[in-house]
Amino acid sequence: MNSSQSTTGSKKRKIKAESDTTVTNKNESSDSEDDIALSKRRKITPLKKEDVKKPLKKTTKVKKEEDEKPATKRKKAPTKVKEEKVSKRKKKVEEEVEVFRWWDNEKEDDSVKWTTLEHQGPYFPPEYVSHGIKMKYKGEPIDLVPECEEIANFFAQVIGTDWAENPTFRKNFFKDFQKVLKKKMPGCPIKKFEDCDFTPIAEYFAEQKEKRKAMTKEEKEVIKKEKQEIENKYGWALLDGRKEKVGNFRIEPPGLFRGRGEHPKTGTLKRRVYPENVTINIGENATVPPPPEGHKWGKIIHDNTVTWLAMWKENVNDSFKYVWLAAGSSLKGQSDFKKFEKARELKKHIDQIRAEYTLELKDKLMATRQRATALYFIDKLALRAGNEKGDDLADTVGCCSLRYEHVTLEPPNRVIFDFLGKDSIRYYNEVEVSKQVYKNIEIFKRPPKKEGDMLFDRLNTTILNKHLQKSMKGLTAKVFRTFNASYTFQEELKKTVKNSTINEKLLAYNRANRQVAILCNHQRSVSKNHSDQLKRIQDKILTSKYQRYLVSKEMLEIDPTLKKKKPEYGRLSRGITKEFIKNYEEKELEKKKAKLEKDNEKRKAEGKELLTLKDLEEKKRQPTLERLEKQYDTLSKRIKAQQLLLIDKDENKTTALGTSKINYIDPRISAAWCYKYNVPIEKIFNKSLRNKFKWAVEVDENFVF
DNA sequence: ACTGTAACTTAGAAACATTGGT
DNA sequence: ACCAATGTTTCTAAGTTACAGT
Repeated sequence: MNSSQSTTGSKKRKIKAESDTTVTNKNESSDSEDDIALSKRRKITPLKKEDVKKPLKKTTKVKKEEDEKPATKRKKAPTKVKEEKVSKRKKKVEEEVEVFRWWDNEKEDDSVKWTTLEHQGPYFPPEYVSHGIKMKYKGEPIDLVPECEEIANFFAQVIGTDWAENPTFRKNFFKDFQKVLKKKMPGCPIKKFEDCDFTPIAEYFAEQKEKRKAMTKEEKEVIKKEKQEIENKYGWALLDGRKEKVGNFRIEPPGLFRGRGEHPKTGTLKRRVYPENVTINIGENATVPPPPEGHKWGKIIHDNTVTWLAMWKENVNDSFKYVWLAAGSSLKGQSDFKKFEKARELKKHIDQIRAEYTLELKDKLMATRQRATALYFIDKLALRAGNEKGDDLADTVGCCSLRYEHVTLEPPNRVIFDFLGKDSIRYYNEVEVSKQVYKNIEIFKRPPKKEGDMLFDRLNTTILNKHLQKSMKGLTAKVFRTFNASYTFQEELKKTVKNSTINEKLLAYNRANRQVAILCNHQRSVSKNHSDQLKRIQDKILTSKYQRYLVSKEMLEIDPTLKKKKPEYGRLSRGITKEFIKNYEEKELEKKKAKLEKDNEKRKAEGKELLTLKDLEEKKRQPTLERLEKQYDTLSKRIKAQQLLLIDKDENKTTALGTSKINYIDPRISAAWCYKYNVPIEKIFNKSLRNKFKWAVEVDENFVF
């Protein structure tokens, strides 16, 4: 499924060798900016504990940010329907919205998450409506009852994608399809997947899609309005009397499970969820939302030690699904804040921890040695903890669950990691490690250990985390990822040049972001036309190279002795084929002709005589060596720039910056950077990130992670 | 220690919306 | 003005961790 993995995954990344085990105290270098005039500083309320003692006001009334849509969009409303809607929306925007400033007043104990809680329950997808389009079996149209037709639809929707070709997906789908057929349509002739033809349904869906695309503005408006109404109703909860946004209030619709990687259950039917399957969690005195007609809630509870509003059990993997508040809510914000504070606390202990595990790498107890080695990787490479998984899940690993075959040794001290991690994303990394670590891996891989065996057979995440708690309260393996990501980011940001332009600063910001994303191995699949884009740039590079070659040849014509000093002159680069040259010359000729025509038109108007290509050739003045050298130089520079762009583009195409920005990098680092370098926060945090991080943007420019 | 349950964060893909270059 | 590139939001899968029970 992850086609991107297998093909392009082998980018080599190197991390610095042993030198950085000698832990330098880079933490306290709080190079503050004393040289900024106070007037220039942004006035902000610093987030310091001493200042936190103003508990009088818990909430502040503020005007909600104006709707950021450009006004032009609104003016375009040609119909009455829209006019009306626009004015309504405006009114809503101008309403005063309460912002709960929980960060002014930290709570120590957060085991109780709320005292009152009201909400509308989850929103259920509409019941299935039959379309009556018949799939074919052995070429014959087949009548299906709605329950079966719906499942046939699920497969039809997948036709044309990789899923439809995936054998496991097909097998699991057909098994479940048959189960339902047998129950709902006894005696149904459908027996073999290969004889099924879902294309009539697929074609029907394609038509529907076209129709939807061709809808008029008015029709689209109506749909949008309906959607908005659902959001208005189900999208909000009242938590301790405050209006807070609900995240995923929609019950997941039925469909075929799309597991990632080689998931054994991919294609399995994910059944429709009914109110009877759902537990509602709500305040004791709150009105329980009415379940859809003719249904009852599975259970109603009033547990204020948890944050979910509704819960159900899903049938494919037997796991729970929850309805939670949105990322910008106070509950999520508070736990985010706690997460980063914990990571910052690790900073105080990290030297000690590193010293300890470095010692323990040589411990005579194998279990201790393994623990130390695993911790070394978690710390240095930001690997995930790596819980053991059942064989009804995709075979992926993290640090503790690494197996023999995932790690190879290359003398004298290189370790090569190659395994599938979370979401079956490939982790490939060549790392130089300390002699001791290298030796340890050698020992852990010693026969009779073989492929399929655990590398750390005396270790699991529970043992590791238990041990970590001894160094710091609440410390677990995942804190290292947060810590190292945020810390790396802060260090990388120091490369920002003070007096550069905003764009250059943003480039520095994104570079730092990318370093973190690379550290955490955050990848994204390469877009379909990515190779086209690269080819275009590569073509430009080749063109420049060929031009440079032509220039160098001219130089050699003037002074053949140059060849001795500059052997690269007159040498064609690899990749420049005869075809390429032919192509290039043709294009050049075209260009010349076009230009000539244009010039001649002008000349005609001015009454001058017309020119031919030959005339141009003769008119060209003889270049000097000096001039040619300059040209050669310019071209070389251009080639370099283009090659950089190529690398940049390629790396960005496979690296996803969002995940680290959202989950790993302490937003206060970003905010402080903005203030320090005078970059508007909107340039780095979009609307939803500003909302998610509203607790963080109030730091001052001297914030140090 | 081992297993299963529960609750939460983290993750990439896909759908959808906006922007900006020709 | 069009449409491809890019950015944002939604969706839900896949992790981590704590903890209860055995």
